[in-house]
Amino acid sequence: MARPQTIEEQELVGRLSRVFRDIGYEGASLAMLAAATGLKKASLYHRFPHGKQQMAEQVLAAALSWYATNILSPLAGQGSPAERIAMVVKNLDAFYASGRQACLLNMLASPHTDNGPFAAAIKRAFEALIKAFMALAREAGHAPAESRARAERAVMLLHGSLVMCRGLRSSKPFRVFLAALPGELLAEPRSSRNRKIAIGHA
Amino acid sequence: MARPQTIEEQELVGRLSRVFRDIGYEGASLAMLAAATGLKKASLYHRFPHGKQQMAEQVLAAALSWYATNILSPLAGQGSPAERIAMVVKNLDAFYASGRQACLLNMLASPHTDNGPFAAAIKRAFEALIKAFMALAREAGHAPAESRARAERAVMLLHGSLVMCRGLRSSKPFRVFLAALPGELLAEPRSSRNRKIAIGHA
DNA sequence: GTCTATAACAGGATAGAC
DNA sequence: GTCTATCCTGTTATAGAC
Repeated sequence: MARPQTIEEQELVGRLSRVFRDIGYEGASLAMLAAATGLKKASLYHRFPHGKQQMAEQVLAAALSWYATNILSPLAGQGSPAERIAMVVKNLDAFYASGRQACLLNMLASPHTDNGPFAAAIKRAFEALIKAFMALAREAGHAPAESRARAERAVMLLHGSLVMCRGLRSSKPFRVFLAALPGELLAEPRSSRNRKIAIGHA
Repeated sequence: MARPQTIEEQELVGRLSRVFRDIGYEGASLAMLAAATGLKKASLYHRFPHGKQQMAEQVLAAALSWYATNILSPLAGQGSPAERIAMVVKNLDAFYASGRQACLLNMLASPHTDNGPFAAAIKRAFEALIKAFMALAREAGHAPAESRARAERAVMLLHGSLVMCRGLRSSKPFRVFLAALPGELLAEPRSSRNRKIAIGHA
């Protein structure tokens, strides 16, 4: 083409994602989004004719796509449950930048609280992750109800750890979560799980 | 006085709290805050000369005060650990309206991400809750490191469950959390904890 | 495709009457 | 203490040159 895009779609959406994840949908102004991408406001509108909402929608779609490829797919893929969860831990660590990046599902949940433009996609994303975790727990030999409970718990810990990371301005909670995740989903109920710190104390 | 306040301080802050918890600091406009309280914008400025930020600060202060009285104090109070945690579960259920109300620590964490006007208070609040949970676990006989791990985990589950409640538009995750909390802090590591659903399956 | 410039509007905040 | 009316800034969004 005559005038090539000065920034690739992927990189563009990635930069936008960063802003939304840092300060949320409402907090992100076009001025910030423009600064973060290096494009002027009018250029952003050229790429996203429906404005900020469309930007957030595409950011969310890209994140969900990445999640499907790098989290959900490995969970359902080849190898032993332990191998798969190890891969997923690695990818979660990358996705959330070791706890320094918040989750879009949390940062985009506020707009209008109910029935906002992202509510349906967010709900589906939670359900998909729970389902994938549950399937893994099932494979590891847990009963259906137990597997679902473990999956929901794992998702709670994931999001809770990210909230704590922001509140405490530390990445420790997320690292603790990642270390605990395999045990949460796979370990036998009566084992000590992954409380390795406490071994020898109890 | 000649002209009595048309709305009491407590009720006023409560209404404001509702808005901030529903749509976050950035998302809450003065128009909404005025509508929610029944006061006009100028009247809000009479009560809160420093505007929206002061409103959020007082809302946060009131919440922290309530928390100190109804959560932290009972955790350190009289009675057996089991009795205390039961009281705390009851009060958490009230505070978060059974999962329908989000946590201010999450909804106010975004502004400027780092070193925002609420960052310090939020950090202290997280630390105080962890500390109080940890003390209870200690009393229940757990070693220091184990107690701290359990406390952090409980806080993760709390906030994660609230995020999930918003995302799934269901109060179930929070109810699951409340049911699990006593076991998280008190139960023996090798027990089945509070996975009551799975009893008999494993 | 990207830019400068600007329109149209909403948000936070004040002044001053009652 | 509360109100109506207004100000000013920042925000979303568009027009049109290059």
